[in-house]
Amino acid sequence: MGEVNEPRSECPINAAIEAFGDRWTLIVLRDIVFGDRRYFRELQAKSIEGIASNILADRLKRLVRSGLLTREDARPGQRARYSLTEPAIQLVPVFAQLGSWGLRHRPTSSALNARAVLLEQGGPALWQEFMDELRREHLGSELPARSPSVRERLNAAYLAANGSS
Amino acid sequence: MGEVNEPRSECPINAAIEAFGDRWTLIVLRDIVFGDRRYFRELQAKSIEGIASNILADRLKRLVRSGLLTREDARPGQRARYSLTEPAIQLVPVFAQLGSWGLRHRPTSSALNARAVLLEQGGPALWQEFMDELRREHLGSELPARSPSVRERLNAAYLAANGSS
DNA sequence: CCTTCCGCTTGTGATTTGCAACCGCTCGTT
DNA sequence: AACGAGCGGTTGCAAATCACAAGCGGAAGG
Repeated sequence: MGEVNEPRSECPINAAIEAFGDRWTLIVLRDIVFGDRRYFRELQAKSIEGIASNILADRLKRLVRSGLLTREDARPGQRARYSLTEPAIQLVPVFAQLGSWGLRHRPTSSALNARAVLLEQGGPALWQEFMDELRREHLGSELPARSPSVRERLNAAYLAANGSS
Repeated sequence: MGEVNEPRSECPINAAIEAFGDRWTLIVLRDIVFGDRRYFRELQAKSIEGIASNILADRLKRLVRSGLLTREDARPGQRARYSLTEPAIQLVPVFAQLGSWGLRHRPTSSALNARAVLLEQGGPALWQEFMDELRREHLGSELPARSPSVRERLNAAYLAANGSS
């Protein structure tokens, strides 16, 4: 529970691994970023990998403590909403590279691939646009919104691939 | 030991996490890619994070089984050399993004940062050059070599940052 | 009051980790 | 032939972590 562990090394790659290098943390963040899930039950019930509630609770706590998420508090029994912080939003390029790699080197479903393909084709420009979108939704930034949103486009790609299969 | 586990989902990001999403696998690959270590004892003794020999043995086995490394066999008692495969070489952009993120959002040492900074500044062009270099060293590809090598430059940046601190 | 939904917590056993010691093999030296 | 150093690991054990299922107290609606 209480791990104020000093890092194993001061290498930036190791720092990233210590922040989200386990089997669940990035999955949770992925669902918030791409799946637009912001509530506990939503994250648990819609999880395609089937995360257990205690693991989810633990990861959310750690992510809040490590500054990757904020929890907009609600009294017990109320819906508590989680929001991405700027460091978490800046994981978009990491997700894009992970998706590209998985796409190319592992067997994956064509429907779920569609998003990774689009994110790869869009390149850094699309990533930036998506990050601005996330800043608007999660940080309440006042940047002008574009239409259609990147997430709408990513979901459209997924649905198109899903429908045609 | 015997995990022929089917994947939790067919999502490309999840596939990447299942391949190297734990606290040690990427560390081992990082030391092979950037530290030019190719032998068991070398990987264990020079590890700044201090990996244990049983964990290292397990990860090397898994990486060979999953097609990210090859082991050039030697008779027992002989040095066995590990080489990167093409999928592992294509992790360079992933490492670059992880390094950039860790650099920006976690406390890290300026000396170890130097490599991540250079890799970031060089961008995709430098990543490609580095990947070609790795193909030459690990796959025996016949591409012409450039001088100085990317690794030499990365190490020079590290030493410069280390000397000045 | 009763049901439903909310974010979790609490067991329980199985798996994985970290640590240290040890092993069988080969090679170069004496 | 004997030795020591170096090679890639294995083994045993305790501690931490994980996965699965069930349950819990508060709040809101009927």
